Amino acid sequence: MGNETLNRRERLRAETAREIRTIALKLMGEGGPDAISLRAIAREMGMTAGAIYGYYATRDDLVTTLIGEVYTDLVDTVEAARDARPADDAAGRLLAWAEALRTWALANPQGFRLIYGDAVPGYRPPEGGPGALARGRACDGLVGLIADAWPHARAAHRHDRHQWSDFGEELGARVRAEHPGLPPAAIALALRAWGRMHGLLALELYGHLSPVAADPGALYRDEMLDLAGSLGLEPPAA
Amino acid sequence: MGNETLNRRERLRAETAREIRTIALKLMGEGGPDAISLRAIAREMGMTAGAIYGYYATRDDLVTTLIGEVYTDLVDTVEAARDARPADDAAGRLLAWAEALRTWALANPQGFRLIYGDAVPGYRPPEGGPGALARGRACDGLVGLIADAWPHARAAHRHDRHQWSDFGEELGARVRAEHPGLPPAAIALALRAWGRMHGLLALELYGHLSPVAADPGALYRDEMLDLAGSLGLEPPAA
DNA sequence: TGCATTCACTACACGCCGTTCAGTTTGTGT
DNA sequence: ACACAAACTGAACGGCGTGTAGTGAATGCA
Repeated sequence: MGNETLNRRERLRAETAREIRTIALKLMGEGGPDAISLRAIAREMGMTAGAIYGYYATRDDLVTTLIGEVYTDLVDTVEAARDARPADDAAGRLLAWAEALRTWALANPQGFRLIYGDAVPGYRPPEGGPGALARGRACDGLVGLIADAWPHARAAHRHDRHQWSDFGEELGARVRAEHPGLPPAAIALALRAWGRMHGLLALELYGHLSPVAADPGALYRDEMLDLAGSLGLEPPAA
Repeated sequence: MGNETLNRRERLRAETAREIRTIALKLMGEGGPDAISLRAIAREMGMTAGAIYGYYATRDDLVTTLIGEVYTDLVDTVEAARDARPADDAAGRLLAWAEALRTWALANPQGFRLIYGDAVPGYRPPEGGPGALARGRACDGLVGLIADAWPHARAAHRHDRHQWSDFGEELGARVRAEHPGLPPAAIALALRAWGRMHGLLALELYGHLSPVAADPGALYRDEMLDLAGSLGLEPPAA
């Protein structure tokens, strides 16, 4: 029973921590990453700002945790969209991933800013933690998409010049395990594909595209079709 | 003489305004956009924070002005790099622009964040102002690069499906004046090229690439060569 | 059951921030 | 010399992150 009551305290504690995160995400959704203030969260919870320090050592710690959660949600979403396409439809899987990424970003612009902008001034994605994990999954997913296209793409891209040491150790290890025979050049291609998705999206979400382009979505779609084409993937009829 | 003394006051005023901007840029270079605080600027100038309100109505106003200045500096730089190449070397001019963009961004990471991140929470590039002007020049430059490549690129890109109304009115007008005969599809291509430059750069500067790529510069260079190739431009011997 | 400990939380303080405003200084124009 | 306008100060307001001392209740042990 002592165990049970101890669990009870721990349960309450975990619940409070979750409430903090939930309210923080709500505030972020309403006012952007800067609206995540300990005082505002505490106000919303009927608490004092200092009380939060019992759950997170610092505001940045809280934000780091949130980044991990939001990033994980994003990756879950794009992976699900990819997996809704048959495994042999490499083009469809790539385009689904890309389209889901944009859809998610437009639905959660503040989340996108939280992940890819600097929520914390001078913030750098820490080595470990859930953020790094989600980024790893994102990279894995992109490499997977490229791996599926590699039979078609390998001819068009020279795969000398790249070595495993050019890339993150963990990522390289995972890729070698998951895709035996895939050369390191495929990782380079995957990261470049990431850049192509990220570029137009970041420009759009930060308001740099709206003054010059009426339909950023069409631009993005064109770009992704071009990307698929450059990978040797001919999109199916749809 | 009345005129001269009046000029003198105005000169002092302009000088103070410039000092404010200079110190603000210095602080930004040291501590990022968030380090631009009126109090810190005033402290550095031996003034009171309130005094700055005689020069800029609000902190955001000051930051907006700075964005314009920094953006203009960036565009000056990339234009100069482009124009250092002969007019008939379309590939070289494109690559020089892209390389200068990255070099500038790495030398002024905080400036890049100021322009393309959100310095002001929820900040949106205003319609008028020097920021819009610099962005216009950037777009013009990109369209110019595409225009030079258009004879080689037009075959590979379908140029139906895009209309002038898909793009900003001012941009469209300028393009039609500057490049008669160029179809609106070229603007789409230019904006997509912008995205390809911006994507890898933003990922790198916000620290998302460093955990997975040892040499983001090589990645960027590959990407730009691929871009040039997709435009039908074969880079010269170099 | 009684008591000591632990935990969550409050209250307050410190120093930072943007912004406003009444008052003071300073330099100009007549 | 005087009046005036501009430049600037100093203090204040509210908000922020962050510590710290204290309080009260729940917990674990005798």
